[in-house]
Amino acid sequence: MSLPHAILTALLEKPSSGLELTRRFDRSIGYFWSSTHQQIYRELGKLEQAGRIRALPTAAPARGQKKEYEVLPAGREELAAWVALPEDPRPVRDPLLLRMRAAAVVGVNGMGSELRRHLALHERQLAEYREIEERDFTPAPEGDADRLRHLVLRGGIDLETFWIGWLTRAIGDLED
Amino acid sequence: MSLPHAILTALLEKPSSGLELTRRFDRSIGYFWSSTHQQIYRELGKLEQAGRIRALPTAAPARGQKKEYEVLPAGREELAAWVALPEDPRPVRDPLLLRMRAAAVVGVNGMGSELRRHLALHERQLAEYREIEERDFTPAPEGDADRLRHLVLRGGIDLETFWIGWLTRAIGDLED
DNA sequence: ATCAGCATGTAACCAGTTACATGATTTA
DNA sequence: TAAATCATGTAACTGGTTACATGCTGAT
Repeated sequence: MSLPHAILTALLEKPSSGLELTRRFDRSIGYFWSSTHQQIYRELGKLEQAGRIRALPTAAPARGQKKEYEVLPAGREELAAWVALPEDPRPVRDPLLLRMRAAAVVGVNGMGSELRRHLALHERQLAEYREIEERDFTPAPEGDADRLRHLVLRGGIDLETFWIGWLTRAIGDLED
Repeated sequence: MSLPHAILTALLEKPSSGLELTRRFDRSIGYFWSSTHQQIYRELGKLEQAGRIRALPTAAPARGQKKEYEVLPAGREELAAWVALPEDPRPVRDPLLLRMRAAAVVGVNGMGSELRRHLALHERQLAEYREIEERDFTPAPEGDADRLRHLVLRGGIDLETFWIGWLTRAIGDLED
């Protein structure tokens, strides 16, 4: 049940249309909760139905016409309640680690090049995060909100760093 | 499409019944691809239908009666083909990072205690991994298969270590 | 004979993915 | 006026979750 809350967060940061949201999910919020435009439109419909958001009155409600949404008080309350709710970390589900485990049984076919490919992808992602850090969080921010957003970004950076470290070690190990 | 391959891997390591598989998913394989018994039974049915596995002839096919499966050659080939297939890392989808981002907008309600709770959970998981490492991979294994399984476990250890590091920093930051 | 626990399943639902449809606006 | 692209959607499907149903086996 996280997508609606991701959308509420994004809309609180800035009222947007469905497509604008989609684009922002490809950049900032989406780094931690990815989604597609189909899912976003569906969820926007539900949120509007439930009285958590509303279409800005200026926008015409026709197909093909831009429709901007903003968060209503009920939506903000809902989001605040969700933030306070305890929720366990989800069990890991990682296809690459699983594949490696399978490779222990059926042989390490194309694993070497696959690991190098993943390494390159994670290095690219890390570089992107570092650019954002440089641009938005240097020097270190003062306000609470930006400090938190910086922490989230650090999470992304640390996660990519973990992958790069593990993949580098794995590639070395495989080559023996 | 990873669950069937997780099951094939587990069955190649050791032929099992549905419930035995479920238990092993709560321990080893499930650390990297979690699943429930309902899903496992459903998938076992499909795999049998598709001729990738078969019930051991000894077992009676009645409800409530234990039914053991083994992997057929077609299943092993399928698994080997899957291992060789390139597959991009999935986009991150992490509720805690998302919640932190939401907290930047609506305030850090119960986040402090929640972060400490997660920290404890990750520390417990790390301890469990270290026990397994001690028991199964000390001294460092010689065989290829066990070296790969050790690598996978290292993945788990490094991932938990990342979380512990990030959570510790986040808790410190919040307290200022 | 009953009950606890082992073991296998069914059904309904929900979230996410993939493929496709349609209208509006801009530009060549 | 045709094509590109912006923008909003529908439909069908798949994988995963939650809740429940049923049969067998061994202990008291």
